[in-house]
Amino acid sequence: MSFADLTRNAVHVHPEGALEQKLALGRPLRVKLGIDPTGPDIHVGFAVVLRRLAAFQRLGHIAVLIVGDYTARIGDPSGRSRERQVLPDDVLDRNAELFAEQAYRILDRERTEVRFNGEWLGKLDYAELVRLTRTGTVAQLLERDDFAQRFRGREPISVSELLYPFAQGYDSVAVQADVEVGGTDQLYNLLMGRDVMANYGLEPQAVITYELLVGTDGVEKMSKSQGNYVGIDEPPEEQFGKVMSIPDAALDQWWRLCLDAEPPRLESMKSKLALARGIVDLYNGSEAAGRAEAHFTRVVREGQAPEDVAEAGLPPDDPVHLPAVLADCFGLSTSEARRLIAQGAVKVDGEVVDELEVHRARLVGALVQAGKRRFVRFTS
RNA sequence: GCAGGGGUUCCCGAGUGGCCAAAGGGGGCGGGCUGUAAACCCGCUGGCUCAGCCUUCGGAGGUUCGAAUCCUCCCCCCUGCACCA
Repeated sequence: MSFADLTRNAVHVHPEGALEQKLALGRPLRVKLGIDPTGPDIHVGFAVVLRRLAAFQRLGHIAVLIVGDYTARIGDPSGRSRERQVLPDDVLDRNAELFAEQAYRILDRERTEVRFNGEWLGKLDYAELVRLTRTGTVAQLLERDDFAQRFRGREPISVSELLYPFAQGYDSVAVQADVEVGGTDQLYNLLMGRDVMANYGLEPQAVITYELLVGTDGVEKMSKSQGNYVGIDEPPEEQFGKVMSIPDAALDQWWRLCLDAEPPRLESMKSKLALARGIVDLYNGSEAAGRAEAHFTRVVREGQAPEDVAEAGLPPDDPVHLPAVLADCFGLSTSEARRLIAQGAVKVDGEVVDELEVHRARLVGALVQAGKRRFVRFTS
């Protein structure tokens, strides 16, 4: 563990030499990371930063995880082309809980402090808000690219969004952060934190941003709202498959950011398999990684049914109306099920079915497949 | 307050009386190909036991043989201007 481990995959370390200075203080540093509990899942992209935070912990420092239960009610405008939808309170609270739990898969519980920013933002009165917002000017706020674009494009920017960076900066004051880390998209907010701290007479935090991981689509940054993520808490088979679905062009970055490793000099297919194995291993262990790969080989590459197929019963009718049954088993609408049949995606014991009514005798005990990844065995 | 522009199917976005379950793109799904759920090509993409029927174009009414498209009222959003300070 070393300095290099703290700044691996970092894009900005600001200001120059600040991190070294903080480390030289010789006491455990308070390293802050904020999250908006907009969804319960931590994905491997967010884990890039979390794992750096864990590196700080290994050197004896304290991770201060700020759950933005209050700021989530504002909505972080970072990288946004429009206003965020605000979630109801109970959903946010629940997400926050699940989120913290998942974070401990990466962080050391003993060296982690979890704080909800409602603790102090909820008490912020108007006078205090005025003082806080005197930290910056409207021109400064509109300087940031996402706002500038929306402003130019005559898109709405709500005042509450404008307030967001101040609220985040106030978090740093409240927890006395020495360092704040985040994705590169957080640079503006993190730097504002420095100004806010100065405004409150505190030594400004050092700021580190880490490279953002692209999502499984290989284009957009990985995010919950895009649905292009691999969750650290997902089933191994799911994780493995999702990693295999990333475009080859994203391979190098995934190796570097997800596994802190140099991409191996292998053909892309082998490299991707190794990556998938590595990621599943990291979060679920080597045994699960082996299972997930076997599952992938069997189901995807060889087109066979998985080892353990879910079982289901049939309705008493004979013949059986297949669309309704498939819809029921796989959570589809009957129209979708019909389309799958029409497209030749439905097989009974390996044979394509093209009729909607099928005799019970043919289905009982049979393995039914709808598309490549949906299987069911009918027991009766 | 005034003026203008909007609210369309998962998303973006066309459509201004019938040919509209609604162009196009995205996403998703399916098929082909492939030692990848990569890439590429093709197809499908509201619901319903489905050659038919039902529901959908902010909401409620109305005109019409027929409305996403016309009228009335209402709700919501955006931009600009004004008012107040």
